[in-house]
Amino acid sequence: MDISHTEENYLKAIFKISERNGKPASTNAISNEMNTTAASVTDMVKRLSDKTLIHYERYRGVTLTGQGEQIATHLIRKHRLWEVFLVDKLHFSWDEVHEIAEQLEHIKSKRLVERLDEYLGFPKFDPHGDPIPDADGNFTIRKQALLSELKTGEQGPVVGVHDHTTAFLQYLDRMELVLGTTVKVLEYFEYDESMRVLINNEREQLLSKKVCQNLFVQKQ
Amino acid sequence: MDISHTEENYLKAIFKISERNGKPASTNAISNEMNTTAASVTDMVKRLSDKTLIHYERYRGVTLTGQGEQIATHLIRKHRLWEVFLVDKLHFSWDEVHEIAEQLEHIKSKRLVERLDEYLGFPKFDPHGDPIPDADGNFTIRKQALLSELKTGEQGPVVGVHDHTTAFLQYLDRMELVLGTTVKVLEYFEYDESMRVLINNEREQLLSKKVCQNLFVQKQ
DNA sequence: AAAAATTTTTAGATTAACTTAAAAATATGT
DNA sequence: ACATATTTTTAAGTTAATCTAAAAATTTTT
Ligand SMILES: [Mn+2]
Ligand SMILES: [Mn+2]
Ligand SMILES: [Mn+2]
Ligand SMILES: [Mn+2]
Repeated sequence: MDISHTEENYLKAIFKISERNGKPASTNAISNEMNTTAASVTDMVKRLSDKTLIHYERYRGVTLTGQGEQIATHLIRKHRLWEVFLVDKLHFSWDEVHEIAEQLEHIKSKRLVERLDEYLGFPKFDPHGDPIPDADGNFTIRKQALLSELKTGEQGPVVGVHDHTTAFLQYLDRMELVLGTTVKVLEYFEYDESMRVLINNEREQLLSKKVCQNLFVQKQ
Repeated sequence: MDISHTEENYLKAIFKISERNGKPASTNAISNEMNTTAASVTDMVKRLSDKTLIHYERYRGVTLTGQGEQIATHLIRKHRLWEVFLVDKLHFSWDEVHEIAEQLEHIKSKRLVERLDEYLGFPKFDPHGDPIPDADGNFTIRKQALLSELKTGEQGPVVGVHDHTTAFLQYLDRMELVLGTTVKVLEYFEYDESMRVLINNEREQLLSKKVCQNLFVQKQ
């Protein structure tokens, strides 16, 4: 049984939605994620169900079967490994790689992924700090919190972003707030929920509520 | 105007056929190259003609327009660069890369190809000795001849293969007749058109007609 | 518990890419 | 030149993936 480019994208969308919400993916949530109509989703969802890649009950949303989840996590694995390749080897910046990886993740070759993984030194996280699942689909779990959740005096290295938009990534580059930078909360302003932080024990910086709510910092 | 994966493959097929025969590609030649029916080709050829990617006249075959040729050579450029990547960086052998490159050649990103080219050190030939066109579609031309065309006493380095099948490539690996190996014709047997050759000025080897007709050697 | 709002499904169409079978055009052999 | 063979095109139909509009089911509000 072979699976199309489009079917793969649906499975990945369903995985992401379920992961975010912890419940079955609704038709509307999928149509929104895929930029299609609800009718198209119903159509596709029936086909994926026939292929036993998802569990589907009318009006009840969908969840992935073991097989479906395996395909979804493998896609995410490929996507993130290719992003590492693009940044580490071809020197793209972290805001340029997602679109290209969206294409590369569909390349089918058992051996290519494993060779690429080895070539990259078996990375555990992608350029945005997102975990790269292993060949069995297991994600490395890391203790992390949004910067906005830290209390005054707490600190930790930046390990990821919640917002993956080009605008945010470029903003972080401008502020020199790349992954690995240490951030310590010096002061919290209740008025606008902004923070004054110490970066790399060197310089102080004022960060807006929006920025603080989109930066992951390692805990402990 | 965007162009599908399938349309790209048709353009590449037409380019290859025209290159081989020096005349317009016939419907049957295309259907053969693409593993489809003649009817499918006629269908597609009309669409490509509407997009001004080919010149087409009923019963007269097709040729590429400038635009069509540009797409075809760019595809070949990408295919061959990815093959170099797979062999040089991921250590695949030359008989394993074609299928993967068939997929990778369709990845669309202006910058990716140029970064890859640079990363690989601007190679002029792929792992099978085929020339890699530059960004403008120009191929490096090399003086070469089939081993079968050499006369007794003549010699040169192996620079390419005519037959690209896995079977032939693996046979050459077994014989240690990789690209760069020097071959000198010691004796020609009219009986079965085989040759006795000297490899790397070290060892003698008997090569069949079929092998000699599929190995390119640099001339002069 | 009805009414209203929202979500989801069904129905009917479209487009790309393909197929088979038959018709038309071109090429070949005597 | 004409019959035969081959190639190419047309006609008609299929499948995947999409759409819009309308109907049905579910959820929320009053
Ligand atoms: Mn990404
Ligand atoms: Mn990422
Ligand atoms: Mn190839
Ligand atoms: Mn090649």
